[in-house]
Order: sequence, then C-alpha cells, then structure tokens
Amino acid sequence: MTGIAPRPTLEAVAARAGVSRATVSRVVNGGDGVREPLVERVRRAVEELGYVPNQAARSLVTRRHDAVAVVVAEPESRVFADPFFALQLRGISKELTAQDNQLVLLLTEGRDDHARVARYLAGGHVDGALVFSLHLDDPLPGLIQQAGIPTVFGGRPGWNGDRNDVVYVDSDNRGGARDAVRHLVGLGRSRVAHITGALDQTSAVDRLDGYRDVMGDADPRLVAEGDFTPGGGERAMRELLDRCPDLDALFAANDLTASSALRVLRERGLRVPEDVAVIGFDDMLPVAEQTDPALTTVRQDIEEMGRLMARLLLRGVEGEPGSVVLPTTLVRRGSA
Amino acid sequence: MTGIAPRPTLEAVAARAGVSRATVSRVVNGGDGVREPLVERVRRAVEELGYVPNQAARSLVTRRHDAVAVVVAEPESRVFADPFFALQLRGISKELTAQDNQLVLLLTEGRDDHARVARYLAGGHVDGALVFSLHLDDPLPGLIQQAGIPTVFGGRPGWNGDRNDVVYVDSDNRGGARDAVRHLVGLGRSRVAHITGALDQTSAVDRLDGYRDVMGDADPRLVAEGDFTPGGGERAMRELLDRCPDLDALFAANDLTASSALRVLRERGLRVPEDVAVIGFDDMLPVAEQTDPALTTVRQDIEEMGRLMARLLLRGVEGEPGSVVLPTTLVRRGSA
DNA sequence: GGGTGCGGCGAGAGCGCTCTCACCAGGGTG
DNA sequence: CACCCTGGTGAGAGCGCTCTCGCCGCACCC
Repeated sequence: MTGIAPRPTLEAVAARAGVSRATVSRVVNGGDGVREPLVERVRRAVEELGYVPNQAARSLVTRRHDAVAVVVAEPESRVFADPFFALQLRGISKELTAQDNQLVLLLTEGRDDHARVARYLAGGHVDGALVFSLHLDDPLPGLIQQAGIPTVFGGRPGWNGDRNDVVYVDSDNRGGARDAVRHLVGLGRSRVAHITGALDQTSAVDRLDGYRDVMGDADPRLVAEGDFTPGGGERAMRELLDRCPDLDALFAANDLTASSALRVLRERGLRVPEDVAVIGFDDMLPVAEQTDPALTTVRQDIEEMGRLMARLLLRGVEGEPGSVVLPTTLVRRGSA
Repeated sequence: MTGIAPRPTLEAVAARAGVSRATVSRVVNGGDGVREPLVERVRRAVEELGYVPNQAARSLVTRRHDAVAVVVAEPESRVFADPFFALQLRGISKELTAQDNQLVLLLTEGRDDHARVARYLAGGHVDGALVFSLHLDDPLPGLIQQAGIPTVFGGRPGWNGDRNDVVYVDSDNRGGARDAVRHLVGLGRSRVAHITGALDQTSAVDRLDGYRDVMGDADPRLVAEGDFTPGGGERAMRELLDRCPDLDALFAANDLTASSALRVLRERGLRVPEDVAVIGFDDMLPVAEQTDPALTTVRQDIEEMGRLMARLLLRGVEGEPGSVVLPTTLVRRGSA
C-alpha cells in the first residue's frame, strides 16, 4: 500500500550534516570528543531524517546486542499461571528498559526444547541470560552454564554449594519461614503444622528448613508434603487433621496452599484463627487479601527480585562476588 | 577465566569443506541447488566446527530478523497479575518457536514508554508486532500502526470499524455472554443481574452487549459496573443486592468478579445456586475450580488465541482478509 | 622559529553474511 | 559441429555500522 520509507543510514546523516560517518557515529554514541557546534549540527540532521541506528549492523561489529534472554523452564503449566513469575518478569523488564536492553523471552516446553535454548544462547544472540530454575533435577541450568554466557539465576539453583561461580537472586525463604513459625509460637501455639511446597524446588526445601529451625524435629507427623498447588494443599491439610486433630497452627509453604487449607479447616468446623492460626508465604495479593479471614503471610518482594537479577547481569557478572538474598517481611492480617 | 572460543564463520566452514562461502550459505539455508555430495561435506564441516550463523550479519543483508515483538500496555499492575496474559504469551511462544522466531517482550509502564516502544518498532528491529490493547483510549495502537510494521492485535481494539485494515484475534465475548445468560434463563431465573468489567475495554462492552441481547433493557438496576477486579466485584455485588434484593441469578464479567460476588452472597446468607445462580467468564482454573461452589463459567481458549495471533502475523498479515473470533464454551460446575 | 604534544576529525578497513552475476561444465538441438 | 540452454558453483560486491589510524591545525615550550 504505502511506499516503504527507505530508512536513513549514517551516511545520509553525515551528508546532511556535512561531516564524516565517523563523526556522526561518535555523536550518536554519546558525542565524546566532538566539538559542540558539530554535535549540534549532527543532532539536527538525525532529528530531521528520523535516523534510527541499525542494530544489526551495530551488533555485527561490536558483538554486543543490548539484549538479554529470559529463560523459563516450564515443565508444568502450573508455573505459568502463577503471578509470581509475571511479577518477576515485570521487575526484569523495568530494569532492562532503563538500561536500554531488550528482553528476549524463551519459554521451554519439555526436554527437546533444552537443546534449542542452549543452542540459541551459545549462538551469541544475546549478551546474557536470566534463568529460572525451578526443579532440582533440571538439566537446563547446566546446559546454559556450558553455553558460556553471563547468567543470573532466579532462585537458588538445585546443585548448591559445589559451584561457587553461580550467581543467583533469591528470597530469604528460610528466614521468612522462621519468622512465620516464631510468630505462631509467640501466639502461644505449640502444635504448629507445616504443609511443604514441592520438595524438588529449593524454595520449598528452604522453607521447610526454616520451620525445623524453630520447631526442631518434635513431631514429624505435623509435616505434610504439598506441592504449592491448591489441590495439594487440600490433600495435605486433610492428612494433617486426620493425623493430628490437636494441631493449633499451620504454616503453609505458599498462599495458594494456605488458601485451600483455610477451606478445609472451615469445612471441618474449625475457626481461624481461634482454633487454628494460619500463615502463608508470598503475599500474592489476589489470593492473600481475598481469603476469609484475610491471610497473614510472609511477603517477598518479587518484582524487586526481578529487577535485581537484571541489574546483576548488566553490571557484569564477573565483578560480582556472589548472590543476593532478599529479606522477607511478615504481613499480619486476620488469620494469625 | 576461559579463553573465549572464537566463533567459526562461514569462511571457516567453507575452507574446511573445500567449497566457497556461497555454497555453505546455500546449504545452511536449505541446500537447494547444491548437489548431494557437497551438501554432505558442508553439513559435516558445520557439525565439526559447531558453526552457528551470526544472526546480526544475516539480518544486516536480509532485513529480516526472525523476531517478533509482543507489546503489552500495562497502565495498571492488575493486568500483569492476570493469568490470562500469561496463557496467551505461552501460546504465542509455542507458535513462534515452531516457526523459528524469537519473542521480544516489550512491557510499557505509562505514557512515556509509548514513544520508546514506537521508536523501537519503527526502528526495524523486529519483523512484526503482537499488541495487547487493553483500553479504549490507549494511544499505543495508533502509534504502532504508524510505525508501519505488520501488527496483530490481541482483543478487538477500541477504535472499531472505521479501520478495516486492522487484524485482531478475539474471543466471542458477546456470544459467550449470551450463552451464559440464556443458560440462567433456561434455569428458570428471571431476575438475572450482571456485573460488568471495566467498560473502557472492548471485552467488557461486548459481554454487556451479549447480556442485553438476551435480557433487553428490562431493568437497568440489574446491571452494576465492575472493573474485573475482586474489589470491584465485591462493591458491585453489594450494590446489586441493595438495589434488587429479589435477584435470582448473576452473570459476572469474569471469574475474579464472580468469585468475590460469591463471597458477598454467602456473607448475606444467600445460597448458591439455590437462591442465586452464578456464572463467570474466562474459566481461569485456579479461580474457577477453587470457589465454593465451583464456578460455572464461559471458557475461552486463551492459549489458542495467542497461538493464532502469532500464526496470523507470520503467515503475512497482508494476505489475510481480516480478524479471527474464537468461539467460547459454557463449562457447567456447581454455581449454576 | 622549529620542534613536540594533543585533541578533533576523516579515510578506510572490515565485522559475517547473502545474493547477484559470471563462469563452466554437459547435454540437448538444428 | 556450432549453438544454446540449464543447473551447479565461485567470485565479489555490499548491507550499515564501529574503530583504528593518520592527518591536520593549534597551542605550547625550549
């Protein structure tokens, strides 16, 4: 329909401003070492022609891309229906935008995709990668490390400790869990139960560890395994009530779990918080605020985690000594 | 730490295979017009050297990028905590991956970002754009159309009709709403209320229109304005009950709204579905299945919408006559 | 006044690829 | 036997940019 406007090149701008290509390039890239009147003339020419640098040409010589890949391994669809990830993505996007970087999103579906992602990353299309490693046995992080590009992980990767060149950003899952359980104990509760998350994820393991830090191994029957989903939470809660009808508090591994637990408790005629005090984890607003009663929970600043991941990556992973663990805060509402 | 492996070039592969650069290029790009033995030799050389084409160099000459931008205007943070978008993104990602395209995610925060996005798109970094235009007064779609790159919209854009060169993918919001309301009427309900979505979004307007298609303008007091959020749903439900205590059914603009309405109804001592039958919209699983009773709702295949958007864009927008509206289905659960 | 230094600018190479074009077989055709 | 295709291959230009290098003019100093 419309004639495609031929995009102006550096050459065109140079001609219009009456200078060389090199000078235009200098101005476009910050203008150091060019005298003011020339800078002005070039700026005007750029403006008038609507010049936009060709990123492909630029990358070809600089070998930089001003682009970062965000890799999300998604073995189960559950992960993606999770506002958690969306918020983190948002934080990442904000930071990248602020630094004039683009966000290339790589979602993987199953094992076959791993090779594809690894090839893409190794292919030098992006300057770095932000990786969400969700499961302990996920081969993806390893493949990516092999690709040899700067990488920051979201959440502590499973193979912990043995590789100290790994940079990650995580919440203080263990500390947050401790705070929650201590709060319950401070309320005078002594039979504090815990529904874990999916234990192939470090966040779930860390939260369980936090619980144990306070409760010790007192009564192992007070711990039931969940999987972060409402369905798993429901099952675990029933299990717990059958095993330990005398429990007087619950620390759930996340808000979704806590929310289903709340339903089971009501169904059994137990009052919250009078009979059983309940605390969740995440502070996912649509969930935590809408339960009845509203959920006391451990807040983690998810968006900030994302932002930090991006910042760490861009500031150059090499310089950074290690990882960042963000603090959590207990948010008191009605349930405990 | 490690010596950075110098990535092999076409030249290197050509040398190893004993052919010219041109021939290697041909093989890498499909191998048409090259005789079998040569193809084999080149393939082996590629394999041995671990050659990966340099996308920047390629784009420089082809002016293609094999990358598509996904633009999400996000005036409110609400949008992003929405699984809706995540699912669509997933569909898009699957389709793009299948076609060897990359997904560049552009999230906009407020007005200032619009110019940035427009510049990026006009800058020819991507081959096309998928745009989620959420609000009627959003200037972004206009700006993007100006950028002159192929575009497919997610959801019918606000400025409807007057531009028939606009391609979009949408659910049959109006038809789905009709089905829902008809179902309620079929249940013998006559006082069917409606809580709308945010009426600056076409999906909300279309669902309201669907409601009116069945109910006519009978009793305007049976319609209350919501905004797709739980808070708005709660307020609207109270309003409705105060105005029309005799209502016996509710069609809510989405599941989140329906879910809060359910809570208000219970709080007022009304039974669902005996006293008031309730239907939502979306079939967002974590929400719709976890309410009490489980929510009857209008399902839209969100992931398929995303996939279709990508397909439409890649298949060449020019050839396509127009837009696609996907059907919805009523999912019966306990609430109606 | 002639060297020396230095900062601003332009010339030109070259990043790794695609694509046009010319070349060169080899096999039909008149 | 000269001719023309036709299909496979290589040579080479050039995409738009950055960056090194060398030149030039202008102090500055001995």
